[in-house]
Amino acid sequence: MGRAPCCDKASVKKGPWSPEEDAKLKAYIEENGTGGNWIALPHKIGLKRCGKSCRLRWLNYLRPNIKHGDFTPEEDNIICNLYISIGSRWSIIAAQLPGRTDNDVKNYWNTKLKKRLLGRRRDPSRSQHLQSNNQDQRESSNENDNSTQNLSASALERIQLCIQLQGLPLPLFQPQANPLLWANDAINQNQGQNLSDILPAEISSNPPVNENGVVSSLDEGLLDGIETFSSPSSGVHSNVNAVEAELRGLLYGEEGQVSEQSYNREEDFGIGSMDWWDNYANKSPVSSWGYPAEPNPISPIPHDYASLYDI
DNA sequence: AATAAGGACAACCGCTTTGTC
DNA sequence: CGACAAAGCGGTTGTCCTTAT
Repeated sequence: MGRAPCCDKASVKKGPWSPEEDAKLKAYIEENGTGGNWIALPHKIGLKRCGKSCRLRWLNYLRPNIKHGDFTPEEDNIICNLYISIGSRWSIIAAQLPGRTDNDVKNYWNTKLKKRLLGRRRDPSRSQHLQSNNQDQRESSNENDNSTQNLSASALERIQLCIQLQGLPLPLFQPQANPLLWANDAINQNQGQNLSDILPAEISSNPPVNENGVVSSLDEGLLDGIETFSSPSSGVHSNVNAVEAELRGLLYGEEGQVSEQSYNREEDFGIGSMDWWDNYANKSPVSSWGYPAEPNPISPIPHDYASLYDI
């Protein structure tokens, strides 16, 4: 027994939309709205299309204020930062880019950005040097090797990206650098397991576990931990700006222009920088989780982060 | 000029989530 | 509270266009 089809596949047209079909759909929705029922809509206007297909065509192409064409460097940066942080949540990423659709962002990532980032290779000697300067973090990363076996493909891709970005061990994905996101991933993929088995000691010392020691959801203890690890004095914070610089280098061919010193420096790269990270670090994630009512339109901060992570 | 290969984008598919009764 | 329908979402596929040979 499979799932019932949403429409009669035999009687609906598939493939590219004609200008006439576009015009029909656009005219109807502009005048009447969707009526809250996409399935019924094609019948109302005499389109031999599946309701889902109509919805997609409207959302991705016909809807007003849709931006087509080249992505700006700022948009590139937002997409990369968010992808590394939250993975392939395209709708969330697209929500931070006015006029862009999730499909657009997804296609752009898969066809261009990912290749630009992963297709470039770093100087191995430099990576080695950087890693030797971060012995402790590398060891910490090795301790997490087993846990990566359970990660999703997109998570693994993120790890690969982080490795690609610099020799530092997973700066953005590492729990110290982004414990909330790490913990959320780990919890999602290990429901019912003991926290100490899936999270590093730093995080599990502030465990989001219930009285039985079972992972439930992020709680205040973990958030306190996040606040601690996110603070500029933790030393991890300064590396984030270095990652940002590296990202820019990979994206726009400035590879090698980032000095090694910058890995331990606080820098401001202006628009598209990790300002959003400062928001996490300088505001308490617990007490200041709410974001401004009118956020910066290019801010990469998901406005509904709190609901996203069920905290 | 012909054609194969690769890239870019649109559209589809099916699973998950959400809303309604 | 459970069942069902609709919408949302992300992965995948199909098609068209461009570039290389």
